[in-house]
Amino acid sequence: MDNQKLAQLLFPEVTTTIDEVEARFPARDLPEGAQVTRMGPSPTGFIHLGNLYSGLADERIAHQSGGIFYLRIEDTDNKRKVEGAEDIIISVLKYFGIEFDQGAGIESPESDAYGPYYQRQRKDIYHVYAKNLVAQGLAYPCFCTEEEIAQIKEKQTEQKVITGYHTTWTRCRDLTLEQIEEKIAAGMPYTLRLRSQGKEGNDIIFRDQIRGSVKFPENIMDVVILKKDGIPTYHFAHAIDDHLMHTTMVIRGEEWLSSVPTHVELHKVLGFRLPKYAHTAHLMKMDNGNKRKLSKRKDPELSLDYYRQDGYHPQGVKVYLMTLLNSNFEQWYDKHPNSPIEEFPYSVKKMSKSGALFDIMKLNDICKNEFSKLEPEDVYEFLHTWCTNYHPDMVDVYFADKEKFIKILELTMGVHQKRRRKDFINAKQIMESIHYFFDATYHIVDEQKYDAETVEAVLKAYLASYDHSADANGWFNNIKEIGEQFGFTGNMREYKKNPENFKGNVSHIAEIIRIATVGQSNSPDQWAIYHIIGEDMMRERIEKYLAK
RNA sequence: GGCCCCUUGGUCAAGUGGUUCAAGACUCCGCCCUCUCACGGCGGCUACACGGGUUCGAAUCCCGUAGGGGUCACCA
Repeated sequence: MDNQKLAQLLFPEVTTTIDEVEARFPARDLPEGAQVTRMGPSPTGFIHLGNLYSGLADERIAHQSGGIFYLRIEDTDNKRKVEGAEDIIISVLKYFGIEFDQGAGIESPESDAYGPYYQRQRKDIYHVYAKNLVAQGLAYPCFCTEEEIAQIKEKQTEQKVITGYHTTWTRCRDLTLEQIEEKIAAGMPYTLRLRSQGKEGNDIIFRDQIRGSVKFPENIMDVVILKKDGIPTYHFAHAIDDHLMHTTMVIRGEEWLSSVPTHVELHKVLGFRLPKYAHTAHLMKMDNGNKRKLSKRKDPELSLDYYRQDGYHPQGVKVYLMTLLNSNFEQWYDKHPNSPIEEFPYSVKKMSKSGALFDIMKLNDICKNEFSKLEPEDVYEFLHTWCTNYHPDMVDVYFADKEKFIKILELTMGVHQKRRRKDFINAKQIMESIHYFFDATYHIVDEQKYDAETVEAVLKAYLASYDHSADANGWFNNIKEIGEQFGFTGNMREYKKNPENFKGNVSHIAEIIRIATVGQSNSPDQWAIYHIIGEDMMRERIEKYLAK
């Protein structure tokens, strides 16, 4: 077989040489040890927690080493294509504080140097290498139909041999030039397959950055490298792109681990140096007592939009992901609570090998801490933006009076206390928790624990004796006095010793009033609340409460 | 089913042969502080999957077993 002739037959339009292509993508001018990483999503526009998780790892490794982090759109499967997906990806990642240096949709002077960053636009590049492989007898056209492939698999399953298009099971591997010419002339579609040089029984040792050395059987599959439309498969595109774009470390999910042998052979056959690989563990979820990989379909919480919608602060999500990503991050962060994440010495070796269960409680806890570090002004801006995007109809209700809102935040965040309160999780929850500051959202949550008669008498006494000009102490003393009138003691120590001697204590009086004014049995300091909502609103709520 | 990965408390995890009869964080429970809540403080429950080795000594090394996960496409 004349391989040169076959190559010419298959790729008549390719006139560029490999040397010419290589010359277009010179080595990057980076300091010693700098890592080049990339994110290569398919353009479905759906970006999930797992993407952020590995994206964060990519970003840290690149930037910590003074390298480059770029975005490449892997659109070799046109069935998945969604318009404008790269904008979504870029904006979502940006929301979480992860920014690309170069790549698809990124404007930078050097950004185009290694492009195009859409694989479909690199078809001619892949064809140069494909032609070259054919010319060396390392690839061949395959005319098998899906049915034929299925038949082969069926027989292999029956005979209990390794399934797939390999060794003696191949049908098109040894076609003559004449046969190929004939089929092409007849208009038969074909894929291009690798002529695997692997031998059954041989092993390869592969060193993963996270998992250490892994032993695999050598690849023997004649994998498809170009689909019948001439677009490369992931494997082929990966080898060529990461070579030309000079990626130094490929960080990807562990579902790719088993295709490492294929990639090893592809790199070998193409004469490329293998990049470093880091296969990350999946984020898992508990489902019916079993751990399982978070799935796009079943788990809405996988979508990053989900967190944006609920108004999770990006910093909280990022910190949580970092604790999962690097086992020693949490302790470092404890010691340096106010240092930027970027200062943490990130290490690939510290990445977990086993899949972590996604823990919303832990996320929430971290978010509470993050919010407690912010200033009311920052929280105000954050909430305002969130509300504008997700609840535009509520913007006027909440943000008409900025001064009032800041006061609410100061109180609910406890900025004037010795220690901050920590009960803000996300924007949605914050807004719900401050409902009672606004008539439009105020509603009764808790029931009174005392009988209607007592409640009424206490509230009336409260209204009669309330003095808006009193300070916090004065207010509380008044509550105590009211309590004494009805047999509720102000002496907590006495009460604890002999609760049966009293109808209740002052905290019960406070609770009765609290429920009538804010609708629930817990809240920050009542006096402070009344000085935000004003005497009129407070009195009005009690009146209405009594009327019921 | 073949191949590969993983396995310390409910969860995330420290730990790489001996000051660990196993850190820390989250959750849960109790107590303290306290007008409620939150914060904070103190304390508690709960773990090296199992079985064999190697060794003076193993969570740490080896071999099996079990369980979980991934992958076996002209999808990435």
